Amino acid sequence: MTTILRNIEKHVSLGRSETETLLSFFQNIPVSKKELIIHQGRLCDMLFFVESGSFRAYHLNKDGKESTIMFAPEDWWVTDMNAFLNGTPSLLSLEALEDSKIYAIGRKNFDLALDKIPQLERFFRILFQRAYIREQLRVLDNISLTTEERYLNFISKYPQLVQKVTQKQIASYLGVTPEFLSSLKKK
Amino acid sequence: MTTILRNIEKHVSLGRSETETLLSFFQNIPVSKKELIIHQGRLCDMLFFVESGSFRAYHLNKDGKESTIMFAPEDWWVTDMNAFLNGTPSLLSLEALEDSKIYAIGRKNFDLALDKIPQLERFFRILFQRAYIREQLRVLDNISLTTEERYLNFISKYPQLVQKVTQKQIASYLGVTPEFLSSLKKK
DNA sequence: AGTTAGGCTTAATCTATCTTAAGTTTATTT
DNA sequence: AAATAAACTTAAGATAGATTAAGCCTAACT
Repeated sequence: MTTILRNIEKHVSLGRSETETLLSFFQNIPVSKKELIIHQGRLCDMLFFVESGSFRAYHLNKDGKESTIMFAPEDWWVTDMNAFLNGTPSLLSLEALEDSKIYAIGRKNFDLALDKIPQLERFFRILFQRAYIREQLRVLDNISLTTEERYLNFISKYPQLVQKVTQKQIASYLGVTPEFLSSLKKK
Repeated sequence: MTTILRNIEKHVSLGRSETETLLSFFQNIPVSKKELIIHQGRLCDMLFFVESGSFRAYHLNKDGKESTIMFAPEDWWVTDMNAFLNGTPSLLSLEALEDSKIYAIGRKNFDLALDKIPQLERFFRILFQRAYIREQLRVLDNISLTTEERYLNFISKYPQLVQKVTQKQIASYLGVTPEFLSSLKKK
């Protein structure tokens, strides 16, 4: 069974014909390391599922400062949800951290799939509910913890990721400079 | 029509019998200013809809430092979603900023309602999708903007709220001390 | 294999923000 | 209306974090 079906069937079950319908909406795409699948400033009408590999979403501000918004490991759904939903230019770029494989579905097919396969409403309801909780906990982290606490949280929460990403990227996820993170680690 | 139905029908439409079923799951509760409807550390198995008035959700850390996680104005859905969904102790307290009226639904009835009224899956899918986007944009704000920029964003984004809340509460929403916010404003 | 770019470290200096504490104003309670 | 508590302001001194710049190390490119 494909990884994407296994992911969906964690929360809802689909019949055979629904399965086929669903898969017909997705394209399977290989992505090589450092390739961007979302470009900041452009429109983004694709939702992605990471079959293998991993990604990093970041934002560049006017001064060229880079902020990492999220990491997307294997078995993860990812896009610039704001751009995807509202049709506004993307605030993020999404870059492959390694050679990866993704499934992609366009906005129109996404809406179609939700109409044709009612269980998907529940699936994505649960997915977004959890995503919301995760982001809200991160906001709480950001405003209530010290940088040191947040760094320790990060490495204990995402030990696999720590192998794949640079310290500069972790710093930009925490919202501090790489120099400062480096000096924190010395302690 | 009740405010709660008007809110739901922004995104999905319900039949007469579904409407009745749905409303039977909710209790309408008056809440007086400063009353807590969620207590940090206790379980939270209720989801609320703010019919009138407004609320503030905050977290107290071990040192007694208070962090404001969110404000919930009229026509807003609110709870400690993490506690509600996972059955863990609440990380937040939810306090009425003024005399208010809410609709409340328990976790069991929430699940029942989703089973009996399939349109609700879509409704909450959209609700959580937007909530996720909102929180993600706030994370981006937190890690990429200066405090001054975030303060200006806040007052331009929530001008009505600025009337109802203290500066101390805005400071704790931004993650800075009230003294620092005060000195920022002088400029 | 040699070269180059980028990542990591360290340290000095500068700026943002916190802490403490006092004084003042505004809101709440009696 | 008086009394009390809480919010807001101001300022001095302390700490967290940014900036700049140099040197070193590792990974990517030819």
